[in-house]
Amino acid sequence: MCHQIETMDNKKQIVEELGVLFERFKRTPMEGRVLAYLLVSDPPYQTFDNIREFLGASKSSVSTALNFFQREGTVDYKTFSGDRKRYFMINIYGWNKKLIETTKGLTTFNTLLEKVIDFRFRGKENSDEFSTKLKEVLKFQKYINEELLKAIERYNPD
Amino acid sequence: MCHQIETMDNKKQIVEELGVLFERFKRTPMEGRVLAYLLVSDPPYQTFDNIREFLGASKSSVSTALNFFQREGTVDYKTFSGDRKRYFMINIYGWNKKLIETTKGLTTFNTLLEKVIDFRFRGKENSDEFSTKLKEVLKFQKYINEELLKAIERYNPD
DNA sequence: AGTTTAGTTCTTTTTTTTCCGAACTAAAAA
DNA sequence: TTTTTAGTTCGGAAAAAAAAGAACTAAACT
Repeated sequence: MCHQIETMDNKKQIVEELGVLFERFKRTPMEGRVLAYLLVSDPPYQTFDNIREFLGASKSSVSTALNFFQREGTVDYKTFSGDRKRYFMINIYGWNKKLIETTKGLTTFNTLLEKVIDFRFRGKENSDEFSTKLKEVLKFQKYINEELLKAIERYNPD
Repeated sequence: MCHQIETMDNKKQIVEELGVLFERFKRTPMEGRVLAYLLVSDPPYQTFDNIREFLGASKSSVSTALNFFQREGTVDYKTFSGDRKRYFMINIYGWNKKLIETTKGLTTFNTLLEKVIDFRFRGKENSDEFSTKLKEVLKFQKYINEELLKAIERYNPD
């Protein structure tokens, strides 16, 4: 029982810690904690109420967070016959897909830079020093993007 | 004069647009706008007051944003003798450095995942299905990270 | 030395985000 | 059919983040 409590505290601690780390990825603290809990919980599928209780959060917050992840495709649930509860769990497949997308998503930045360069060339026709340098940055970013795509392809040829 | 105004409006529009895009990279709207302005302004170096006026913002906001970028190494200023104003401009070298760092910084995520996996293995010794899958995700991420480092090296061998 | 200018820093106000509670819905159980 | 359970939705309070304002500093100019 003492062991049980200690384990619980460990878990709370790591959930809190991971939660904070997840916030870096544009998520709310609550969402971070939910995901963290599903990552460390044993078994990896947990009921709505387990999650709520473990985190000491309100139903609405948990619901909102879970819906966010479900729409995003990173969390799923399964059911067991004769039990009306849903068992929420991380969808590894969806998660990995999301990661790959994010990795590829340097593209956002390239688009942005292209816009800037385009703009700088409208009006005057002779390229200034600064614009030239921006072009070099863009070239590098495009190269990295290319290599990344190739690397992903190489690992996971389908 | 009409042309002048139109150009100005175009610039305001693209600055606003770029500003929003920059927010995705964990910056405040104000910071986004300052950077955007320095990217499209001609010449690419501008005084504090130009920036303030163009953006219609307060001195403190502009100052805070500029200081943020300067500490980060992405914005610099130069001076001209006989003129006490500073001319702020994007430091392309620092900017590119920052980009490379960010690109390399998938590491944060790997660290996080490693922590999770470690935690799941403390306590029970037989690996469950979920933990095994997490390990695969980690392996993939590490591979990507490796390839990225190699690609950067290849492009920029120094 | 005294003034002006360029930018900073600290406090306050405004805006946005996050979270909770309470009322609600839909499906299952009784 | 009524009740219970599992989760959702909506409105508002609390907390956090962003921007503004105003008093301040340091260097440059007189």
